[in-house]
Amino acid sequence: MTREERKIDKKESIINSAKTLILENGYQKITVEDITNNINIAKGSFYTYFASKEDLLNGMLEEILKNAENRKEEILSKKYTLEEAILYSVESRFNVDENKIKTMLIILSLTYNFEKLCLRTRKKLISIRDKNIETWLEIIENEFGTEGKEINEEYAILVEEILFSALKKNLYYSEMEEEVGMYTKDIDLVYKRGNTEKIKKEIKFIYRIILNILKGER
Amino acid sequence: MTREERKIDKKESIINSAKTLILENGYQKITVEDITNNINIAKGSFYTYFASKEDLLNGMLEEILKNAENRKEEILSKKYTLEEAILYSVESRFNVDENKIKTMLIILSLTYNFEKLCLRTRKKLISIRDKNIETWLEIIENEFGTEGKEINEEYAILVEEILFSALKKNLYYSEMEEEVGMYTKDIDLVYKRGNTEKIKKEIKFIYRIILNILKGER
Amino acid sequence: MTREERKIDKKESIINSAKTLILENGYQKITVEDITNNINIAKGSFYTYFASKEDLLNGMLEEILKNAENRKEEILSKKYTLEEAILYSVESRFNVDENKIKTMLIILSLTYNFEKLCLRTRKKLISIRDKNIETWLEIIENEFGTEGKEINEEYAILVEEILFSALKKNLYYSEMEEEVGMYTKDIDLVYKRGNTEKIKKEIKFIYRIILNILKGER
Amino acid sequence: MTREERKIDKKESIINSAKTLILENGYQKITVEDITNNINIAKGSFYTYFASKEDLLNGMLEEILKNAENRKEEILSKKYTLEEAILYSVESRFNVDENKIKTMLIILSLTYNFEKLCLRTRKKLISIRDKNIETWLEIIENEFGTEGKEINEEYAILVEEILFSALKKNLYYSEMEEEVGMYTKDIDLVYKRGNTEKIKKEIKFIYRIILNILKGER
DNA sequence: TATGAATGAGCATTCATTCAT
DNA sequence: AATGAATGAATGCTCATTCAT
Repeated sequence: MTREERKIDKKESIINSAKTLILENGYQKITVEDITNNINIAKGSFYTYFASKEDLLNGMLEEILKNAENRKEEILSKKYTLEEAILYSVESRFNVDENKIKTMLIILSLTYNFEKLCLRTRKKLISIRDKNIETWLEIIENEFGTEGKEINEEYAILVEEILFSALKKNLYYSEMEEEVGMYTKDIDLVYKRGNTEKIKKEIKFIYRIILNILKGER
Repeated sequence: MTREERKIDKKESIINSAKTLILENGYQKITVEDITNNINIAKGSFYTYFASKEDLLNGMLEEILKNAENRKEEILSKKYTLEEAILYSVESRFNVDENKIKTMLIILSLTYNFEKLCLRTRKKLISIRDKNIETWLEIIENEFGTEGKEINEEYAILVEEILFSALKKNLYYSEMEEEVGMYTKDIDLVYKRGNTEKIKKEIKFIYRIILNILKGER
Repeated sequence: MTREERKIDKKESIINSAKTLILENGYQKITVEDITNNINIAKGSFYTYFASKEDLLNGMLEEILKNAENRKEEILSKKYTLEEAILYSVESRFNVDENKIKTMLIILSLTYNFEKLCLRTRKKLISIRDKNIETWLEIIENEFGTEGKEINEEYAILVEEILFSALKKNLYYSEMEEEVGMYTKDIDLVYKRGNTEKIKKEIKFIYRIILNILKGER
Repeated sequence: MTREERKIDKKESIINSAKTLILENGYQKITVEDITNNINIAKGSFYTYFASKEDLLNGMLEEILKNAENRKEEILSKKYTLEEAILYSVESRFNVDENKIKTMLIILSLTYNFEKLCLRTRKKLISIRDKNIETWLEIIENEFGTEGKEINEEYAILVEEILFSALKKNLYYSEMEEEVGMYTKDIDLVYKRGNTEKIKKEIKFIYRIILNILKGER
């Protein structure tokens, strides 16, 4: 392993430590010291790898953003009909694995601390959402053409919003009384929720809603 | 003015001071001292009126919650058809005045600091959103009957989510590069946006979308 | 009831309120507001009757001091032999009623906050202890004559210290794990402890010890 | 000096700073900032060494407790007769050096703020007293056997109480009018008092009293 | 006399970041 | 590169006392 590789490795391990802690306690509560203690390095070492605490978020979101880009390309590379594209998109968002769940919960935690974040981080966070919207935009343009850019974008945003809100409601919200409005910390629970009959129906429901909206008269 | 009236008055003035500062800087940044300095009273005096900083939020949200309740009753008291009810609801949410704008911006700021809030405040915040959802639920039940409670609720949530997201997008988001994802601090700007042709079209668009969703096959 | 009498009455009621609260929570924790709330008068009214919070203690201790003086005179007025005087003194201190218990617990609480008290209060507190020592001194002088003032005083202090410490140990200490070293808040418990066989033995034990000390060679 | 050694050193210096300030002003009045200012470090640095203000007390009392334990072992290791053991114990307690004086004055200050202390600190403080009582208990058991545990313990407590009270009276109380009931801040004065003829007599007096008590009929 | 609003000094603790070793 | 000690600004809350009404 070269020096450079080791550096990347360490960076990765710091990011993972932070992810774990955000999932457990929310971004609001974690400190640089928590992150370093968690992997038995010194507090000061953090700054060898990241310029600041917010820079860490950047690293984290960079990774997440790349995944979002990949997903976008993957969907668009297939020559789906509109129906197929919608169904596939909805399914792939509801079809969670450990990594997707963690990613989503981190984004949700950051969103619940949005005002605290610095510009750069906020931009990254918005980019990730935009990536999903762009995907919808292309799906829409594939079907209806690239005219009416603005109206198409509006539809794209609307659709993403509907899907995102359905995801939060059905998979991520905590049901504990003392965590009203918060997201669950139980990754396994999310996973289980993702594999129920209820979710299969929900997927169809959202699919129909979206299709209905996109195919409705304009 | 009796002592009691003056007390209520002062309480109101502290709330207003806090509102102003939240609108200017976001909840994240304001301190008790900021709030009291702003109206030239001593820091300690704050605690004559509120048990804690979060108690202030409670007072604020209490007021907002009551407004939401009133709006709900108002809408439901009229014997609207489905179409009328939707149109009226959408219009009344887009039809902003200074007070509505401030209220919304405060809610948005708090939502962007959700993890920081204590349980009680989070509950209040959720209640306000729930109040809007309940309104939609009754509109839906008026049209389709009270059977299928769960599915009706799902529609209600969906509709509120669509409307809320449209409101944020069209009225409240800042367009300044350095405020990506943030909401504007310019109340007047929101007011102006609310009175453009674009918004009138948007209202119709949202109206059609909602109607389409609710009237679509189930 | 004359104006003057009403004033004294109110003063008394404030003192009682304070006593109750000290017994419940310790002097450390009670505030002027607690005291006034407890008897439904305004915070400011407190200062109509007492110059300061510490002045209240003074009033309280004044009362207690008078009781101590009375007890002293009572004991000395009887023409007791040494043995009788010791026995009577010890018994009368162990023979608790509600008022004695409260008095003692208040003194103990104040002692546990001694550094916080102002000079005047500290002096009063010391005077009360001195009153007991003086009683012993006279008992001793009745038996052994007034020569050797200093040595007699030393004995008096010693005897009072022994008795006081026995009282604390046998009647007043809390036995709860989380109140190590603290005194109980349960007046009834003290009362019960005072009426056990164990205490009767303890009284004899202390009596013998004191007699032994005083009658031993000098 | 290694980093670790320097850390211990600094910790020690903070403790010393606190000790000095407690001796000068009493525990009641010192703040974390006082402690750090006194040795020219930043307020925040305090928390590098101690988790909280009370944790500092813990560190201090830990040290004192260890000394008490050592003294206990030392006394018991010698094969003293009862008379020798009592004499040695009394003498060693009256035989003060700077360190012993400081320790005692700190304990006395803390006792005068007992209600303010947290459970953990109170427990420590009680442990220190208990250590002395245990020493007496073993001395007593060495002479009279281990039967009658309870009565032996009662004697041990009594003896410690007598000795402790004599120490306070003869060495530690301030004689200044405005410090009634308080302990002196003048360490040198205590030292001087410890080396007077009066104290030698006092030691004999206390010795005789204790011997008398322990050897008296049971 | 009674009220209770107003005052403001006082304080423990947190934590991102720096920097000497 | 790694360490971890040092920094110091930042902040919510308490409470005895005053004073205008």
